Amino acid sequence: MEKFDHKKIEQETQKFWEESGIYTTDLENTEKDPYYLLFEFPYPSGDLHIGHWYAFALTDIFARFKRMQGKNVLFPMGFDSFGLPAENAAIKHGVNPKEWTYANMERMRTQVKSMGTSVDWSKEVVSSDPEYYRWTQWLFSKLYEHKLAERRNAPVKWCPKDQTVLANEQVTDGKCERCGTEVEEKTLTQWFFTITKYAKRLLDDLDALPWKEEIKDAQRAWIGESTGAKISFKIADSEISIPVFTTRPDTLFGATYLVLAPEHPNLAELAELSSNKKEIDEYVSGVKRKTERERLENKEKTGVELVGVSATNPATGEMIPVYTADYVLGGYGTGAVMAVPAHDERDFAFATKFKLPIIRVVSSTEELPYSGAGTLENSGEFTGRANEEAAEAIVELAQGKLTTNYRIRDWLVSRQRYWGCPIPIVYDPEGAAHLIPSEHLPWLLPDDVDFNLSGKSPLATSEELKERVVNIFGEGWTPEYDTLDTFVDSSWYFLRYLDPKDVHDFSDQALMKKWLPVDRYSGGSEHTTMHLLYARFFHKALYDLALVPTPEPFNERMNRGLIMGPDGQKMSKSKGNVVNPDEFVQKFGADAVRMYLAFIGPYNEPGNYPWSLDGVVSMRRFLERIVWLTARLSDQEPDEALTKSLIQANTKVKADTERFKFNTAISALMVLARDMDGYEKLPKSAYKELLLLLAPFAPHLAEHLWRSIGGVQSIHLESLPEHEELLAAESTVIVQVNGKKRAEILVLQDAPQNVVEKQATEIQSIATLLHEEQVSRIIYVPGRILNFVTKKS
RNA sequence: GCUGGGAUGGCGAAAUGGUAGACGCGCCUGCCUUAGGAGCAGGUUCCUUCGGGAGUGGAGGUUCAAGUCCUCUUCCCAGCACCA
Repeated sequence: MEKFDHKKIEQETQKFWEESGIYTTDLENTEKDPYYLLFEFPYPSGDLHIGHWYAFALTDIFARFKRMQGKNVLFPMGFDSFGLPAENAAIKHGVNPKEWTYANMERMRTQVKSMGTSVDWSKEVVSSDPEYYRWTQWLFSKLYEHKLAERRNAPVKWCPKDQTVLANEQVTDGKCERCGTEVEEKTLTQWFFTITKYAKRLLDDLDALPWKEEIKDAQRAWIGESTGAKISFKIADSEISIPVFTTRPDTLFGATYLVLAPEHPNLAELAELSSNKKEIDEYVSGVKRKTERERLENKEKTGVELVGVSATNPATGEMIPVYTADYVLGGYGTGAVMAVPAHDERDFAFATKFKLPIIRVVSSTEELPYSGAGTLENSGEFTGRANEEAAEAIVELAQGKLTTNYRIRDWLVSRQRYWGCPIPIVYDPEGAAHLIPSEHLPWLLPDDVDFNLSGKSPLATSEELKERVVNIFGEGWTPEYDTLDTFVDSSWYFLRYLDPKDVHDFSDQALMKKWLPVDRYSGGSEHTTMHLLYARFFHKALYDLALVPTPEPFNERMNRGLIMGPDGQKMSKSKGNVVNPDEFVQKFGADAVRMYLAFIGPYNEPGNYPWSLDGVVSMRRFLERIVWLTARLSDQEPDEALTKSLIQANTKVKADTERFKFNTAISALMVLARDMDGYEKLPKSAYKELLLLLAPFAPHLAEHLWRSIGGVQSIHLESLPEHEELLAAESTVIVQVNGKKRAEILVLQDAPQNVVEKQATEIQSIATLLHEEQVSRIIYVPGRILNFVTKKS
């Protein structure tokens, strides 16, 4: 009997695959259907942990499956290789970020190959290569030319630990998504992509995407559409008018004061008109000192009146006081609200504390604040009308405008860090921004920088960069020192896979037409409101510029679960529970590790799975059993029972794999192997079918066994076995009495009901049960269930 | 608070409205010996007077038949959250 020497088998098969180049995809192939399978390209952190296996090796199962179904599969990978860890390693250990990153990638390539993945490495892209980021810069230029990238002063989130600004999406619970530090708010001049211009389309186009509702809902919530009106409040004795956004214009008659966010652009100007400017300034700077979390945690409303400043309620014509308070957010709507304390919880709390008038305008028996519907009162000519119905007319009276507002903020893309794509912008002596002409791209990241955090961009320490700008553009011109958010790099990498070496264009139009959108995209659920949203925006922008052929980048999306540490906690270096797969791969083989990961649960229903060694052992046992079967191969034809087993396994493995339910597909393989175990002389043709079905899951062993029993070409170039659906001659029918199982009988497939009934009533236990009862009804589901109902219903 | 998604053995889980717990782990009993984190056979939801009975978070309902559909409820997870 053959010994299962997994190390030898892995070595030999991996060498065979590499030499024969069977995983290189011919993108121009016209004979087979193209199938683009994508997984999120990893950050080269240096340690390939079990989570990477879960991400890459399991997607690889599907790539192999689709290939054996006759598809021309594109299954590429690359590296999202710009990013903070490289730079932090530089600061901490004094290594060069570039060297650190590229060494990690080299190590990871070897490790990824050791999983037995069928990645086409000829399509690899590396986002920190100048050949790649040249096109990131070029695409930035296109967005800039079309006013989708712009520089402006705005309140932004700042991470004091990473010493950089962050996009809204990269802040969770007031903390930096990357390092967990509480973020601060600053008002700075930064680069933004105007994703808000696409809010509506990003929202509407979700409907047609074949994604799970939970993913779509999370994006919908993030984009956050609300309909209402924009109404302006004139400030007395000035030219200033303050627009507010409200979802309840019907309550305008109850607006008893106006509130501006502390970040409001007109606040300083209005403070000049007030008699308490100093108090206002103190309040505003006090708010700025707080972290976002501190601002939220303080439930008690705070604020300051702009004494001597008042605004006109456009409905009543009455003068109302003006406040600034941090419960109004600078970044949402217009940064100012009309406060209707009778019908809004927050305004009510504020008005109660500051003893401001509360006027009920929507009648109800409920206590204030009341936010429901009702008949208007205290609302002039509108009194007596239903609030919802009168809303539009009130907007008209106030000379306002019906509008839709979105919660999503523009995507802040500048970062005050070194290891990223340089923004292709220079400033003239007057400080105006200019694009760097494309002949100067790639605009290289300088090498002579000081990485140490000072709150300023490290690029500002580069003499070479300054000289470069002066040499090209002239005296007085200065560089942009910020780099791009790495989510910009990852917003288009899947386009580059199609044409990774093109020096004339970012990708190839004909190939994009053929291959887009990506058929199935597998990744982590943490990217639902980050990468997945950014990439959709970016793609839509490029679509509008006629640079890509489809309005959406991805068709199906699968969010996978998480492999936890053996202690059930999320793996992290600080907890010391990170599992390194190498030890298990050494001991049990790559195939066993892959299969165990595939077996623990459905891949497309994100769950958290604690890592367990015992599971890998079980897969090893299963594979051993398959090896042992080779000792019993014969040239016989499969009998009826074995044919039935083959058909059942075939159907189930195909259907389950298609839906990413690898766990049940593997269980079907186990059942088939067990059935085969019962044969002293096992038909070789049947065993070959088992190997073909096993090949996507255990690629090394299946390849080895296939060739050892006479397979000529790689098993991975073979097709999955096909079977005519065989109609079984007999089937098992469950006999129930009043819905409870009492017996089972074997009947001919097309036996008429009366024959089945007769057969059932001849069973002693059934006869006894029915003896004392009156059968009122008999339900027969052919080939499945026979139910005697005795009680009257 | 709002919006989604869940709850099935000791554990991971499986079940087009039709045999609940497939498959696997762990555990139990026995065997084997090269004493191995890798072998073999059998058992393993609970209760039981061994006839059966109960059972998919809880309470109702629809149905010949409910883990699955409906109503209410409890708890867990995720996303959003001072968003006007």
